[in-house]
Amino acid sequence: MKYDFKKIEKNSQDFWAKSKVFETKNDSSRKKFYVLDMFPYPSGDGLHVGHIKGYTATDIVANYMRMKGFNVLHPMGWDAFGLPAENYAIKIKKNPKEVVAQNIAKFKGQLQSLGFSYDWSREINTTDPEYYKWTQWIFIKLFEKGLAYQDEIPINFCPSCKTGLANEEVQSGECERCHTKVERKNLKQWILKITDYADRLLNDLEDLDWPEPIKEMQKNWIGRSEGSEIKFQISNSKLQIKVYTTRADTLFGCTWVVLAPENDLVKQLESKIENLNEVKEYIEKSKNKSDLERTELAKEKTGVELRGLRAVNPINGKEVPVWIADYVLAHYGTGAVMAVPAHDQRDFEFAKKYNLLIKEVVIPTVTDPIDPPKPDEPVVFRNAIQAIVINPNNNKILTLCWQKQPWTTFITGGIDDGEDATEAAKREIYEETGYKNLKFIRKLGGLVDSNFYANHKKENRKAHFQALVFELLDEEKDQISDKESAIHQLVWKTWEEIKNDGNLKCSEFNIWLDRFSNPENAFEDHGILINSNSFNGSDSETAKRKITEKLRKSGHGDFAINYKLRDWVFSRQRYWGEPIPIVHCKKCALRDPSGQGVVAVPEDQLPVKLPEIENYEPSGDGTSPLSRVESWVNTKCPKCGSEAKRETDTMPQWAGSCWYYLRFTDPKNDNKLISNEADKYFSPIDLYIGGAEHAVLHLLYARFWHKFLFDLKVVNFKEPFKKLKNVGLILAPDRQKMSKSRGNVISPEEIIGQFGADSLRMYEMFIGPFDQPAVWAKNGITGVSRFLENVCLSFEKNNKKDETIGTNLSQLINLITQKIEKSLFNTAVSDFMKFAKTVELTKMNKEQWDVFLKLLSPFAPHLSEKLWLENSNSNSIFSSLWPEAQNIEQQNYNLVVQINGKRKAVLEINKNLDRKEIENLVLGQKKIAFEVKRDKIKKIIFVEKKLINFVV
RNA sequence: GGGCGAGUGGCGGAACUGGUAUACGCGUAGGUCUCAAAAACCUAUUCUCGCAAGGGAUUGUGGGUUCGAUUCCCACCUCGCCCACCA
Repeated sequence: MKYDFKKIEKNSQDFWAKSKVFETKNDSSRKKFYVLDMFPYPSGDGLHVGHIKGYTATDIVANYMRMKGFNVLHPMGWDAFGLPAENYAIKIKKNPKEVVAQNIAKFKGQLQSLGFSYDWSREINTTDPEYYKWTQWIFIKLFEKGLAYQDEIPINFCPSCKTGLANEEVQSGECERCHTKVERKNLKQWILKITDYADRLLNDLEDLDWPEPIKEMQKNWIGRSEGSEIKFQISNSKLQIKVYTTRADTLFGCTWVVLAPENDLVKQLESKIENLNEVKEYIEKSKNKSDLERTELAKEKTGVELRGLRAVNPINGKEVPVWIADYVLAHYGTGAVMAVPAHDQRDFEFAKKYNLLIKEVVIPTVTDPIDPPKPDEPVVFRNAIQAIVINPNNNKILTLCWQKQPWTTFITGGIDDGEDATEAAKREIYEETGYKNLKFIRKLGGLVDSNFYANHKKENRKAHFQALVFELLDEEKDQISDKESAIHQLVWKTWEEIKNDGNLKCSEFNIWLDRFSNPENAFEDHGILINSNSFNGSDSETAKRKITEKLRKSGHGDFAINYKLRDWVFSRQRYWGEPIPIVHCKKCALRDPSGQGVVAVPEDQLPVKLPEIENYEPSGDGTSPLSRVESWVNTKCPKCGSEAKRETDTMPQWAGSCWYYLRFTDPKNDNKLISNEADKYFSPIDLYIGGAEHAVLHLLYARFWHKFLFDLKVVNFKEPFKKLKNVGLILAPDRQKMSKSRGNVISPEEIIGQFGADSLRMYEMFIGPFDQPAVWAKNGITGVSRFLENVCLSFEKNNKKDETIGTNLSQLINLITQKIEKSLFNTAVSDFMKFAKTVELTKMNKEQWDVFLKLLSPFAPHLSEKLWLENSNSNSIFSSLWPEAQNIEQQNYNLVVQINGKRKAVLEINKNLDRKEIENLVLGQKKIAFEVKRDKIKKIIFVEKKLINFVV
């Protein structure tokens, strides 16, 4: 008898189909468990071994929960609208409908060959009119609530797919599907107001049991930002420029304001702009740039000043110039920013290029860690300098090594009245060193606020230091006074040597070094304010609040919140999607111009079926292929009955997957999307498994629709997916993603033919930690295959009772149970292997085999079912109950003996011995006694039932 | 540039909450069986010194906390993923 997996698989699968063990009833008297895979897109290539990893995990959980007594909902369906099927259909000149039907048949066959326990009676398909009728229904509800609107805006357009894209579908400036660079195009689009849900989408993340990185990605994508909106009055005009900023504390440093080229204000101000031609030319140029071009060419910022215009900074009444520049995004905030070049890198670069004023208003603050200010001493303020004198011959820097104190410093001194910083520095250098010939190189950024206690004067000092860099031209110097030379010695050192100088007394050092190495950086951190009138001395956080409050009082600003999230561009100019159920009626438009003649198709006329047409290739001119189907486009207005035209754009691929998980709870309902009872019983999803690539696509869109349906009271829970787990990718043996074009795809058929479905399932789990990527190793599967064969053959040999098996089996029950609960499938498989290694399977009796097979059944269902039935059971193993472990206490345990934390021995200890007895026993061991003399023991660390450590 | 995560044998990886590092599997070597080979089974397998008994080193690198660190803290290096002019 050998392990004939082909026969076993067929028998088990036939048995399950006949006995219908995997069909789920809406039986609300039982505890439910809803475990779901992200349903696949049935492409022409079929499934590869990478897809199966997630499905195997959900199947293990489904089987396990079933045996735990839950009414498990574990369904499967097809997300079949969208580009891949359509493109493939165009290529092979067939209708997408036919192609999809073929692909689904292939996928379904593959899934069934793996013995997955899906309830196929609930199978759904997003391209089925009975399904998309409800997708359209949701759209109409969105429209009725004002959450679906039309607008002509510049959108991302993929020239290869010939359709508009949502923001989420653009990745680093490329189309998510085909990686073509996207273009900007002005198109009249249907847009969904997902931004209305931004705060709820963000806040409700908190309660979800999702992987932190996914939550983090959604948070970043939604991008909540707290700041202030500030109004700059335009001189000699009633108009104002509103800017959004998170750095109201830098308002005094604003030296110009910038509008996005698309900002409407530009048009309104045209009459005042002196260089209108230049401005128009610039606007025209930036219009044609894609977002990618705008950002990629970011190294060189461009802009044009609006000559003749000035804006008034509301905090100090100063007039500043107004610019337009395409580094300002029209769609974020107010489409205008205040430029603070001293404290914003982008503004800084812009100022350098166009020679604009840079005004410093925030400076970093440091406190001397060795001599911090003393609370009861007076504070004396000084403006001061530090001179960094470099010898260009060896790049060493002059430091002062103090005689009476263990200090190394730069040349330091106060600025006297009437002196500027450079003069003060030159004077100090001369006084302290005698060097006469120095070349001033540059100031090292702006000031630094420095706080310390001056021991020799018994006072606290608050100094604003300016660092200045000089080069020594020659060695010529005058003799300095004896008094001066007695204070310190001159020592030349490299930056590295100064950094590692243990006596360095310069809390500003890291700032100087950073500014020396990166001279072209604005100071963007928080700090304390200078040059800001009454706000001088406050810290950034406080200043943000106080400045905004002051503006609010004068009506020039207020606190504001912004989101990065943009509304969802929902139109696609392609054939293979749900038609948007809207009719455009000219007559209705005349009667009610505000409604623009946009009429929703009434519920009883749904679905608006996709017409079957010959030629469905995309046109690329921004219109959908449907617009060519006159017989379909021309219709009667459902409102007034006059001639009208259908909307020809279709919905994006994500529409169907936004609510499919709901339909599984009530898949055949003709009257409603789902019944309230079905939702109440099965929702929310207890475990959802899929790839991390949907973090800001499907998972965000679905949450949005779900919340909308919650508001409509169609669903009862505010979040659809209670617990989410990500499945790590399986890479081909060449460490690349598996894809047909790379020719590295490994198909399940290939593996099943050679090793069987159970081996494939177990290897998928054994390959590594579930959520991490793994590389498919051709030989890896032989280990699990040998294990299953061993199980099969051991069963055939006869049963004798072995007393030790009971304990081990009980341990195995605990291990497997915990590991399924925690998704540690890889070590669950190794636990089975370990068990088979320590226990002679042939010696297990009938009851022990029953238990063992139950544990194995979620992983290797075919073999387990077959042996279960052969072990004199008549019903499916999956209708049996999961085994409970009995606690069998061991008489002895292993104690680790360490000397100074190093393992020296492992002893078997009776559980009844107490600490003293154990110590004596251990020290009685020859080997230990040889190394540990009783009188030399400093300490004994004792960890109950685990370890004893002698410190000698 | 910002955020998140990860570095353990020849390879995939294991190690609970700070307590025997290298489980389990693959591969490799030797052996059993065989006329022979394959398969299967048995033994060995982190590195290093040693004939051996036994010793030493080791979880990316360097430091710290601790009786004891793969695990905690700090700095650095490398790789991966996501976002990227969001004011």
